Amino acid sequence: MKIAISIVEDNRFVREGWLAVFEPIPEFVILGAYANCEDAFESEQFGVSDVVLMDIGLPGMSGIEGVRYVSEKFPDIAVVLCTVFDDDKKIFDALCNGAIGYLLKKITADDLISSIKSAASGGSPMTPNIARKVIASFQKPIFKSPPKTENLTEREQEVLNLLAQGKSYSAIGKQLYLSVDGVRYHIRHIYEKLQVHTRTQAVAKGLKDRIIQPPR
Amino acid sequence: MKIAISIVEDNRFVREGWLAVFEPIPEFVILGAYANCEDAFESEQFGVSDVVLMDIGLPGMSGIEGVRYVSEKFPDIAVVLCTVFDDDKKIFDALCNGAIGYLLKKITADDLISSIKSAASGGSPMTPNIARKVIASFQKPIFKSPPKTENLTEREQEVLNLLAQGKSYSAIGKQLYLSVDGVRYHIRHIYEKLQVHTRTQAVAKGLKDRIIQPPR
DNA sequence: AGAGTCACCGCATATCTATGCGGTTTCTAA
DNA sequence: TTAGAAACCGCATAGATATGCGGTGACTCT
Repeated sequence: MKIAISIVEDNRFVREGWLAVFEPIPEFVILGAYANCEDAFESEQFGVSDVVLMDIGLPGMSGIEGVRYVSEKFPDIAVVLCTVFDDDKKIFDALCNGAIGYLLKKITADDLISSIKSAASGGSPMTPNIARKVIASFQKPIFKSPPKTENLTEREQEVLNLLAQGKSYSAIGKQLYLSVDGVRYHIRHIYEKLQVHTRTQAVAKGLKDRIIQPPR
Repeated sequence: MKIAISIVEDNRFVREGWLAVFEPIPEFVILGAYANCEDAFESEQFGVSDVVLMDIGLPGMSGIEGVRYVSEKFPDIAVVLCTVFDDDKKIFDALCNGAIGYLLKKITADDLISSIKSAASGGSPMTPNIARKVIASFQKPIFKSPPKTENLTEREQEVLNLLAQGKSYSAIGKQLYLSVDGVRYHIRHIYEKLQVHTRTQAVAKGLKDRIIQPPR
C-alpha cells in the first residue's frame, strides 16, 4: 500500500525540496503541496492523506492551529510537524494539539523518509533530543526538590489519591477503614510535607510532581 | 569516544545474545553483564557506564526499581529498558522512574545497536508504537469526550486557575474584582460543565484535560 | 422583538474543612 | 532503653464550601 502524503510549507524552496525527496520514491503518493493551511484544507484530496508534513511557522493559520484542526476533523491523519525551532513550548504545544511527530528541519533526506514511513505505520518520529525532552517531561522532579516535598508515606499517598477524587473526610474514612479523625491526621501531614494549606493545592501539587496519578 | 555499556538481564541466552551483538563492534566497550540488579550495582565499573541495557522482569529488584536506583545514584547513566511487555502502565512507570528509552525484545540487532548509540548521544530510543503511546499521552482527550466537558468560558477558566491555587471564594473575588457570590456563580457553572461537585475534582479534571496549567 | 448566553449580585443553610491540642500503639534505629 | 517516626483516635471551632432559589444588565443571533 502506498503512503499518501500532503505537504504544507510556505517557503517555496523547502517545499520543493521536500517534494523532490518523496517524488522519486514509488512508495509515496504526493496528494498536494500547499503554502498554507487554508489552501490545504480546502483541497478535496487533503482529507485522504495518510501523513501530513507541516511547517510550524506558517502565515495565517499556524502549524499548531493547523494540527489542531486536522486532528479534530481528520483524526486518522498522522500530522508530522517540521520546524527550525527546538523550543520546548512549541514542541509540547504541538504534541498536545495532536501532532504525532516533531522533526527539525536540519534532518537529512534519508531520516525524513524513514520518519514519514514510521509515522504512517504507527510510529512517532522525533529527532533524538526532542524525544529526550519528551521523555524527560515524565521524570519526577526529584532532582530539583531538596525540600522534603514528597516523602509521603504510603498511607499518605493513598489518602492524597482519594483527595484527588474529591472525596470527603468521611468517604475516605470508609474506604480506608479509618475514623474521620484518622483521615484528618494524615491530611495534616500531607499539608505539612507539601507545604500547602488546602486540599486543592495538595492535589495540584501531587499531580504536578507526579506523586499521584489523575483519577480514572 | 567509545560507548561503555552494562547489561542486566536474567535470561542467560538473551544476555549472551546481547553480548554477541555488541562485542564485535569496536565502538562499544562492555563493562559487565549481570543476571540481576544487585550484582550489577555491586560492581565497581558499573558506575562509569554510559548506557545500561536492562530487562524489566528481573528476579529480586525489578527493572523499574533498578532504573529508579540508577537515576538517583548515577543520574548521568542512560538506562534503556528492554522487555517483552508492551504494557502501558509498565512503560510509564519506567519513564517516570528515569528510563530514557524503552525497547521491546523483538527488536532487531541493527535497531538495538542504533538505539544504544542514540541513547548514548542524547536521544531516547523507543520502538515505534511505544513512541506513539508516549506521544498520545499528551493529547487532550478531546476525541473521547463529546460531552461539553470543556467549553469553559474565559472567565470560568480564570476562576478554575485560581481554584487550582487553592484560593478561597473571597481571595478569588479580590483578585478578579468580583463579589464572593459572583465567584460562586462561576464555580457553579464550572462544576456543571465538568460534571463534578467539588473544587478538588474540578482542579484534577482541569489539569488532566489540560484546560488549566499546574500552578507556579 | 424575543430567545439565548454570559457576566454578575444577593441570601439561606447544611455540610465540610483547616487547625489547634490532647492522647495510644507499634516499630525501628541509635 | 530511649528517641523518633508512623499510624491511628478524639474533641472543639472558626471559617469555607456546595447548592438551592431569586434577581439585573449586556450582547448576539434570528
